[in-house]
Amino acid sequence: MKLLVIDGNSILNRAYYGIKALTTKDGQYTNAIYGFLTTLLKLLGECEPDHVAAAFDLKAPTFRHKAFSGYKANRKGMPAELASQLEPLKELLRLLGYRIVTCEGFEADDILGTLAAECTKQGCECVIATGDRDSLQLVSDNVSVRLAATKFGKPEVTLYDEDKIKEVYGVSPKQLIDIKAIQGDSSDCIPGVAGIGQKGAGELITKFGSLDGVYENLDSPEIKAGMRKKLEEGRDSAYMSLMLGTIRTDAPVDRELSHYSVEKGDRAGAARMMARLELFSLIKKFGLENEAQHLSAANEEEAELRELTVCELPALEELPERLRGRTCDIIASTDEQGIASIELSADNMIYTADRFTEGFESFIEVLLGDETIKKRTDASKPIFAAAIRNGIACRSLVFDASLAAYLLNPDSSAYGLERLVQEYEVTQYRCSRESRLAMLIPLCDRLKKEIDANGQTKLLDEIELPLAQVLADMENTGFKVDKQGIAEYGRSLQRNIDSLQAEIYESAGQEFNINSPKQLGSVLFETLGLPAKKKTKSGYSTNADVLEELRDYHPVIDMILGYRALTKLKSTYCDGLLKVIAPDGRIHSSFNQTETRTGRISSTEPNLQNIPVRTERGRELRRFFTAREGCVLVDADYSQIELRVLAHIANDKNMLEAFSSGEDIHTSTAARVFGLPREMVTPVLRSRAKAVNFGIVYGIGAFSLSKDIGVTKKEADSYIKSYLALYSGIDRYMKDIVERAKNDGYVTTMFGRRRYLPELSSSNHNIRAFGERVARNMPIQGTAADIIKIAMIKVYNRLKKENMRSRLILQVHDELIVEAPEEEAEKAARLLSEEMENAVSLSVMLTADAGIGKTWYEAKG
DNA sequence: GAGCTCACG
DNA sequence: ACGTACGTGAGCTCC
Repeated sequence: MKLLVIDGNSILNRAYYGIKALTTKDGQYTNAIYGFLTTLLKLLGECEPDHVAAAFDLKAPTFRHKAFSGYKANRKGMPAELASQLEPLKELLRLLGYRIVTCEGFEADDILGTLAAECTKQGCECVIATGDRDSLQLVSDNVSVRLAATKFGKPEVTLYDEDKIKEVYGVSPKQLIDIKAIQGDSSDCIPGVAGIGQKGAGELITKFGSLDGVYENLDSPEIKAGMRKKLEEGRDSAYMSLMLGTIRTDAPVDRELSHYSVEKGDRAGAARMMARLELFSLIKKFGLENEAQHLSAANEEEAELRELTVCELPALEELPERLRGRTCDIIASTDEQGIASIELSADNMIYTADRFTEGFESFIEVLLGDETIKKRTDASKPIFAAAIRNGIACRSLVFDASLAAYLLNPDSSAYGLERLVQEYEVTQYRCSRESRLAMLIPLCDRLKKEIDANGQTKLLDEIELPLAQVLADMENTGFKVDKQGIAEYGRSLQRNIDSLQAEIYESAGQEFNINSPKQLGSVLFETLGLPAKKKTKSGYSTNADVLEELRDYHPVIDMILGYRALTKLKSTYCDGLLKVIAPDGRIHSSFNQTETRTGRISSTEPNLQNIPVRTERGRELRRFFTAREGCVLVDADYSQIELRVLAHIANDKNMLEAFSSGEDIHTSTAARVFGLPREMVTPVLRSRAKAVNFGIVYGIGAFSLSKDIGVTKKEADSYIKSYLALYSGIDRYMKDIVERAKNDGYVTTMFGRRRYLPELSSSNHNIRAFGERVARNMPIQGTAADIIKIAMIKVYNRLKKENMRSRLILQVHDELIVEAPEEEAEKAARLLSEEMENAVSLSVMLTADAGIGKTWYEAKG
């Protein structure tokens, strides 16, 4: 038999510090639990024990209570974020079938020692898992230690047996105690002998074998006078340290080893608990998927009432009658052709059909197109998109579980059905056949309730759901590009890159991979000896800020900056875009609606929201984004939407006034902050004021502002102070919003979008400060996102209502692009800026200027 | 797969 | 004392 004894507190502690913060949506910290369990899995895999004991200290001192005096008194207490994970972890371990061992008056260490000793007595193998080297003294021929650490989120385990200890420390396990008795250990409050450290202690024990051996040989010529004096004076301390450093083997714990055999546990309970902790990947890792499937089958009675009956598809002519005026749930699979198959449920009955079913097209046309048939589903965008490809307008799609779940908590990384069912602990319907509808129906019921309770009904019904259709249409339509133009531009870049590369090798005096920050760092800072400024985790930082400061030191720096700019354009934009041009000559990006924590949409494969614009060379790329034959592009962007939103939300008199006067906001900010008449504001002053305006929106710190605009921190600080004195409404808002966020646990936009901020209750200053910046920024960025979403829906509906052939094809956060037939262009431009400006009514005007052009380059400004 | 770098608002 | 602005996505290197 083989017993694994886990030093619970120690492993938990390593896990906590080895994994970045991780919380559930309601703020329960879970990073240490996650790290502990992945470490446990690794240990189980390596050791395959049949018996397991998880030892914990009985009283974990939290950092709020000053640690008790005496032994281990100055060991750092647990931060609250860690302490709160202790009990859930123990509960989870019990559910998984492992025995928890604690002992009044003894530490986890002593439990390890006691159980290891018992194993020795009974001739069993014992593996001790800990993060703490103290336990190495317990190693013997039947006891090994697995030293566990969590590095960058990954568990690491190192085996220490007698040979390994000899190899690393040059002594036997028991002698480690003797060394420590002399050396001491400040973190454990073991004094040792004053003035003798690791080296001295090691030599003494190697020579004389033990602490007793040292003191028996005090007169030995091998001990120098100074050392002898220290040892004489420290004798009592050394022997006390020996006692303190010896792990006890007499803790009164259950020594009947068979009682630690691994039990089956409550697997469903464990799965439920992992789901509640939102540790979904662990459910898989522990092989609990099956248990997770029937999560709440516990509630048998209710389950019986919820049973789905599989039915034949009703004849087409019956369908409208059966479904009109009702709500049904649908799950569809889609492809390039449109809807491939559909599963639908109404009145607890299931119907399925696919495109090979007779009358399928008419069937979906009625189902999706009939306004009186309300539909709920798990993901609406693909259905909207496929319906459009089938030539159908999908109407009355009234609920989308993924969008609802995103609004309830935008922090999650996935909104698939299975995951949501686990997260919300929804009881699935019973069904004789495997069907996702069994999950979808109760999940929609549940999410709908929460949305209503959160006051997010309008946000879902009037913004996110209609937007899904707009995005689907934009994806289908795509953006025409000039493939040959991009290719030729790429070839020209490549020629420049090749010659720059040669010049760089020449100038640096060697060939190396310029794309490798590691190699580049070594060339710049070692071979060429340039002054290294910043460091990253893995070496020298070589980012543009750093290189910029090195420009004057060496001609190669400029070349590298140029090389970086060109290769970025070539690989990300030329090569990247060429790869994703569809057969229709257009790029169909995906617009993701459940990705960002602020409510913005994101764009992928390719990302069309970061096409270069800031430098002329990059902006050239936009000449290849064009309109189809006979069409032009109409582009409009909001002017200063975030600052206007801020002026409105904070109700700041001065900023509202500045906007209503129509002045340039950065110039007027500069004039007021620097106390100058408007004419005296220089470009430099205006750009500083602009940086302050941006900084305010981001939650600002004097340090970063000073770095950004190149003034001293003190100056930056005084800018911020005068800014906030001038815009006192903003000052008040910034203070109030953080206060409110702390009370509520979340912040909201004007339209009820939420973001939870568990960071605000962190005991870590940096994490808390981050939470505060987010609290200040999210309502601004998020409200601006809400507004442009509303504008998009209005533009889409207006174009449709006016029977125009113009199509919305792209959104870039504060910018919309429409592809319009030439004859509609003027009208589309008016319509676009009108709908954008009137999307919502604030106490400050919104302005959006439209431009028209054959290419994106020409249409924008 | 993580880290670095850099493109955008 | 310590680190340092909000929100994204993609390509590259290196382990």
